[in-house]
Amino acid sequence: MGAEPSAERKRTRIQIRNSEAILEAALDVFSQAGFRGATLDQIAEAAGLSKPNLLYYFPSKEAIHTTLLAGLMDSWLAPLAALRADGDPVEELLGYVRRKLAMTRRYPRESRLFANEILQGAPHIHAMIAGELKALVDEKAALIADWAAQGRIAAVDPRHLIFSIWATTQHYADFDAQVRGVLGPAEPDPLVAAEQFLTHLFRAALTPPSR
Amino acid sequence: MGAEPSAERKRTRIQIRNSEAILEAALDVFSQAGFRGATLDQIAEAAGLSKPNLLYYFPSKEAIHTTLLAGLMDSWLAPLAALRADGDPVEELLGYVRRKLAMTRRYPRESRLFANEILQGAPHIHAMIAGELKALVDEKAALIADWAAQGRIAAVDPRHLIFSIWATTQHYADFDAQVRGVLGPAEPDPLVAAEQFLTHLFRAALTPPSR
DNA sequence: GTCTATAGAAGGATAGAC
DNA sequence: GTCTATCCTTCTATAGAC
Repeated sequence: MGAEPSAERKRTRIQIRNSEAILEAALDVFSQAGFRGATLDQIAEAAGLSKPNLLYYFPSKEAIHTTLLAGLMDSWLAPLAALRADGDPVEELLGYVRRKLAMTRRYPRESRLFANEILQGAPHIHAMIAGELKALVDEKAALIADWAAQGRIAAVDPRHLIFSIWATTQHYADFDAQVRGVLGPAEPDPLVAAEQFLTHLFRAALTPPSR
Repeated sequence: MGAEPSAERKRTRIQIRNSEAILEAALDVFSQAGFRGATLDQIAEAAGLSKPNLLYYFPSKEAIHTTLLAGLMDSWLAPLAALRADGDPVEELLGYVRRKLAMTRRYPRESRLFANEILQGAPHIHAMIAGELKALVDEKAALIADWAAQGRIAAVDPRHLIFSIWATTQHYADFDAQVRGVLGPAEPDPLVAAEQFLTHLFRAALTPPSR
């Protein structure tokens, strides 16, 4: 806790460029092999640097991993954070489903990085889950509960609704190998059919019975 | 490929006992740390054997892993295999959801073992996914498509329905760390509320519009 | 069948020249 | 800032006594 405002110090262009190349390469490798399965050799090769040079930019393998996770956190929470109280509740929640699915499509490596981490018991992000993430879920769950109490959506458990949205959307990134294997090589883009199905699934479950 | 009918040879009681202790310990360790993250030391300690003794029963770390996966395959597919053509289609599918959720409750380690494997690209079970699993899904998807064509369930994509059932039920085992962190320490058993929510979710999505 | 000891390889991290 | 060389630990697997 020195005088520096953060871990980000003044850096030259080349330092910024190399740091970003390392994080990009590390995302590739960590998301595919997990933390223990990834090696500095693989990351160094993917980044086009030597192994010692990697450790000139980051003090350790763990530091690279931690930097990655922390840097991705905000954008990972953005789709849920964007859930608004105004507008039609059912459409608002379906919009969340679509935003989350768009994340899966665009950032499958990030999804697998988090999946690996949580699957191993979330050793590096325990605090964030029980803190930042829980707070966000609590806030949005209260909003959803309000909607349900007003009869504007069906009576559902808000937290398990959120879990099911996470599970169904991230499935297409995290279990991609299984999805592709089961659908076969002919299938072009599973996410198109997935969006249609999930829209039906959650619209049917959320539409209140009275209308 | 010798004259032996399979890898299972004649074995004494103590051999059977030790083999099972190793597989039980390996399930613990592999499911928590993944293949690369697990070490023979951990497995040996959990099994109450020495490391060389482990390798007396199995030729390699990989052999333990492969034996585990292969041995669990049938029981893992059982809930879907039990989907029957007779009875009410909606209730039949809800029964599948409940059976799958019961697997999650009873066999969370098995769920995480498979999740780890698929997350890393399913290197050891590629063939099984594109073969046995795909065949089973194709068969049951055809049954579900028939139900939909007859208007006995809503018109849904059968394969993505199956994916969503896998995703939502296994989520409570694979992402247990996140579920517990978000719900907080007070929550006793997330799976009770989960079963209620998922029953509503899939009943609403599957019930045909006309009745 | 089970152990101690150890070989051999891989991986994270550091030293020090340039 | 980047490299070569290397240290040291960890890990899989084997050798060989009992």
